[in-house]
Amino acid sequence: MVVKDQRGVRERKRVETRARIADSAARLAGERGIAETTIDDIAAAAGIGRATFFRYFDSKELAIATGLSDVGAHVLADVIRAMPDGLGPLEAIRAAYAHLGESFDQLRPMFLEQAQLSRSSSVLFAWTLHLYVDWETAVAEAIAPRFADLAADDPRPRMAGALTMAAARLACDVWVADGGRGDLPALTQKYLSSVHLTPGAS
Amino acid sequence: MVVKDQRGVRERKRVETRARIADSAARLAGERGIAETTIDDIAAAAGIGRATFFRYFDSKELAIATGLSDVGAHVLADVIRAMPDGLGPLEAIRAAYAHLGESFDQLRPMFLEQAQLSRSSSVLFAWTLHLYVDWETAVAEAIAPRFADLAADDPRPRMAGALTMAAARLACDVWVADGGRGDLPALTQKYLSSVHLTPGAS
DNA sequence: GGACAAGATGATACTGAGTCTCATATTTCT
DNA sequence: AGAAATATGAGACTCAGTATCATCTTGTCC
Repeated sequence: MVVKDQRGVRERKRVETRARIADSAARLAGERGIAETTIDDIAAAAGIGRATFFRYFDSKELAIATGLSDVGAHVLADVIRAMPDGLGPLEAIRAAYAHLGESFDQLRPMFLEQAQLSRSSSVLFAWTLHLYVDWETAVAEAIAPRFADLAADDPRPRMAGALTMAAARLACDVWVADGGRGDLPALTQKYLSSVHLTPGAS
Repeated sequence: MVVKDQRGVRERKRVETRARIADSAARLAGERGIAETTIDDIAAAAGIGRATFFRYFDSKELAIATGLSDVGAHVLADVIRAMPDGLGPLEAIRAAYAHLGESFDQLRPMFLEQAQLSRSSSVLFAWTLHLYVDWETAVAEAIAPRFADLAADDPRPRMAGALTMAAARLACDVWVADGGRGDLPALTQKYLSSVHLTPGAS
């Protein structure tokens, strides 16, 4: 063999397979619509059996939603982590959005398509909201170190994560309603700026 | 006939039927579990046919989630509206929670059961999150009049609604994880107090 | 008050999601 | 290499969700 990856072939294969399923699901749903995309189609496109699909995702919609949002989801948490140490929690989040906004114009068509698709069916939208909770947690963990005086059960990191995702969702709603013409990053900043954290809250 | 209600018999019947379906769904799901409750069961319990069920709810989980949360959902918006005019937006929300907290001890067992049930299945949790968005909107509309300088596209009411529901959800998570022993209203206040609105944000 | 339009309901049939079981194949450990 | 553990695929099965059509109830117009 060439290189023995971190922890066995199984782990790596699972990650790859999961990504391949999510990508196939999102691509097919984008091409022909959600209702017209069956799990058999997705499984075939991903080169796996139907039963195997359900070992990776609980539902069709979750697979699609994952495929739609893996682009730019946990990415956000990583970008937040990469911001300068001097920045406070919300400052880091705003800076991260500003940073992501720089490359937004190239991603605009894809972003719009994905945002429209995730809002086109209430089932899919429900699962998208479910994913947002995961990102909330990821954001909360990413910014936690930036709180100087952090108690174990401090509500601020989780609330900061929640309002980060709420700002993203609400801004996206407005942006999609406008046909995707406006400036999404700026809109998100606007929503985000309308709230801030209480300094010494316990 | 005795009294001719507002706008016809049809309207009233629809509202009643919808409530009866949601109640039956939540009750059966609570008694025997979500997976063990079929739509045929719910329809039979509500005294309607299977096809009629889908004329009122898009999915089984949505019916259950609606039945679980119609108690205390839009109620919140009404309570907020009933708060004294002098209070600002977040003050009104905090006061509303304080008011609701007074009768919490009687509702505690029911609340816990419903919170646990809605978290017991990821499908149901996803639909519950979907309902939260409706409440966000309801809360946003309820507090909008309390903003003195409100622009048409002001992000603050929606963000206030979002963080209100986020606080409720996150506090409830902690409360359920603790087995429902703690003081949920106080916990919610704590989460809510960790953020506030930026005064003059546009 | 009766006839007609509009909407609500129920029965039935059909597709596809999601679950389960078992036989087979692949990876890991010794 | 061989055994144990785990991943996969195939097939059968239940039930969610959709669509159609006939029947019944409500609202309206004369």
